[in-house]
Amino acid sequence: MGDEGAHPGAEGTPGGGEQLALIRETVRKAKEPKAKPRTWRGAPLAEGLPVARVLVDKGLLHLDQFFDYAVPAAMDEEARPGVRVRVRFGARVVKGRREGGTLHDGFIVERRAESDFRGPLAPLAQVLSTEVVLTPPLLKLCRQVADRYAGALADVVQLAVPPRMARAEREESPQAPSTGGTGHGPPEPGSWARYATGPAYLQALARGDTPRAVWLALPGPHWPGELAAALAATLASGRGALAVLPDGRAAARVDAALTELLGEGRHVLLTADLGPEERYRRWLAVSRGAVRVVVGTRAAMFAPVADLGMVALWDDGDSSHAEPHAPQPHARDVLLLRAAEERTAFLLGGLTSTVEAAQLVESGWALPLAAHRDAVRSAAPLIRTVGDADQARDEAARAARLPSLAWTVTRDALARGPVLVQVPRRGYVPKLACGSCRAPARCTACAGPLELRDQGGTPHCGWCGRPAADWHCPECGGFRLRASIVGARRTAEELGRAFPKVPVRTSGRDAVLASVGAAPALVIATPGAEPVADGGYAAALLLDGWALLNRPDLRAGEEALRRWALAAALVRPAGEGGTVVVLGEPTLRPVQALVRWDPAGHALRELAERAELRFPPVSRMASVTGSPAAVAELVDLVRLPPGTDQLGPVPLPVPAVSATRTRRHGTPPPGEQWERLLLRVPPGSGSALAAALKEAQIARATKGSPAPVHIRMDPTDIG
DNA sequence: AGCACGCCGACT
DNA sequence: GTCGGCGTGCTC
Repeated sequence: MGDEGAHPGAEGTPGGGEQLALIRETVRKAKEPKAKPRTWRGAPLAEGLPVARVLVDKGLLHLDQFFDYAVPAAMDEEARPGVRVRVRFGARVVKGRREGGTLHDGFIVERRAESDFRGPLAPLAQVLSTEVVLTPPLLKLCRQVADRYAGALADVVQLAVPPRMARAEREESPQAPSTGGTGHGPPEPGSWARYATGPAYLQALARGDTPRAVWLALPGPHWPGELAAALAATLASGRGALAVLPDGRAAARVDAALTELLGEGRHVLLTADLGPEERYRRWLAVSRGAVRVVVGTRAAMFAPVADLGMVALWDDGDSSHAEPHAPQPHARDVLLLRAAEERTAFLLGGLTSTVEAAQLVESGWALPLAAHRDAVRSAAPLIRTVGDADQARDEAARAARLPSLAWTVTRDALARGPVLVQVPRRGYVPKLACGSCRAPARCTACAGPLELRDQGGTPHCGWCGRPAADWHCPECGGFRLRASIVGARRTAEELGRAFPKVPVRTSGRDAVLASVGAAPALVIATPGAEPVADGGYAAALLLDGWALLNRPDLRAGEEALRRWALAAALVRPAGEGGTVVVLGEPTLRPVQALVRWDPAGHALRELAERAELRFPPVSRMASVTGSPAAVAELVDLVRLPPGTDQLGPVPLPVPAVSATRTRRHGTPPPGEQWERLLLRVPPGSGSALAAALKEAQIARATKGSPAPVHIRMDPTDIG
């Protein structure tokens, strides 16, 4: 039957047009008991439910709807809801005959007795596979995500259902060993006993309850085992469980811990580095219900776990939890939707807390799952700070740029084990500031940040590329520049020279080390790429302090604390001599929170501030970007919910013409001036805002407005 | 998005 | 009289 769609010549069958016209009628008569056998071009149509409602896999926003197709009798059996099909779409009817139209992939979402489309139905071209992949609950989840983000259903389905791999589909999925037998009861509390309500949380999971918690994990190596224990406890209750982690390394650690608890074959690891075929094989094992526990990275957030009992997310502040593809759903939101819709337990864990996590606790939706204060003291390293005043007094620092405290701590620690040095990302002194007042040095033409590419060279603008040879500070008149970020390479060089007998190892963007041994070594790493040290680091230097804090970002403080805590958590506890030196003003809120190891308090204060300023997540926001005319047109069309604030529009920075990197979604083409408008609604009106924006976007597209407008819910990069 | 139908200017 | 401009509207 596959040939049929491939040969338009077949349309010329005598009487074809007439019979085509019959389809509508026959379909309408589907329920009549004595209807003649329905046909399409002489071939019979399916008897019982001759209509298939299809999600066509092209995410054009204004086509965010289902289309009905006639089901040929030969496909009746296979054309079940949830299978992949191929349909002809976009054809035109000329003199009763269907012409043109291209083949598209899609999914059957429903079989029906009749269609409400007043017109002849085209037949399904092909059932691609009998595998049911878009199940009703998965479809419902995708619909909710699409609505929440003012996006198209087909876009979300593309994120949720991996591409088909025929070979993996042909194989049977090995059934996970059933519970019992080898004595897998509810797991022991183990290190969960360090948390006030830890054992109770685990028991609640094991007996089938749905507890919801925000878990502030203690620094140290135990969190993967604790997360695994929560998954195992849920499985012990006879339910499935899902954990989403920010990267493959973290997922692998939980995977290993889970294998230790459950043995082989009872859970799957779903990460991108498996390759498409193996990933699809494992996804199928989940979709078919053969395996019910999933540990994975971002895309696993949609994993169709049967009888889901718990969803868990680790380190929701990590930016990789935000899906980069339209409509850019965040794993935290997707899992929150699942927890509500599928009535599951919820566990949001991390070393620190985002404001969103704090809000879940503040609203009473989730309970805090925190350690006893003395457990925190015995797990955390000693934190010492080096502020500007210290550095100014410090003669050695001026010469070597490494403060003497950092130098002595490093020297002492290297006698006992490895030392971690956390340096800012990217190259060699990338950004510059005024040498006397420290105001960021900006380009006089476009206000972009000045950068130094080679040692001793002329600074250039990072946006427009213009050289700034005779720069002087507009704030204080100073004319000397200083590096505001010290690059990894330079720091590594200096430390290597300071401790010539110690091996220097680096871990960064292009070469990430998973772990290092217990022997003394200097480990230079960028944030997020810190290797785990066998037995813990003896010390850590956090050198990127004010580089992180100076960013004009709502989350700068939260993010700085998060990165510091990630590194500090790899250091031995204070009782074993573990010491962390952070370069940052001790009066700053995130620095204080690190010193006291009080991430919950930090998040609560940030949340209070956001509420006061009516910033997200207390209010919900959307950004609308595009050419001034396009933004204005959308604003004209949109019916905003009551209480909406319009902020802006403001002109967007023009991207560097020299930028050879691929242009990101939602950024203007080179040389075009775009605007961004922010829309802010009071708490509770977020979904109304999303719906209104989607409606306006559809109206615009239907009008055929060519200039694109990008809509983004909960934008993160709004400075 | 494609793609075809539709109603107004310069050519054989 | 015809070829063709891309404005408008539809796609099961």
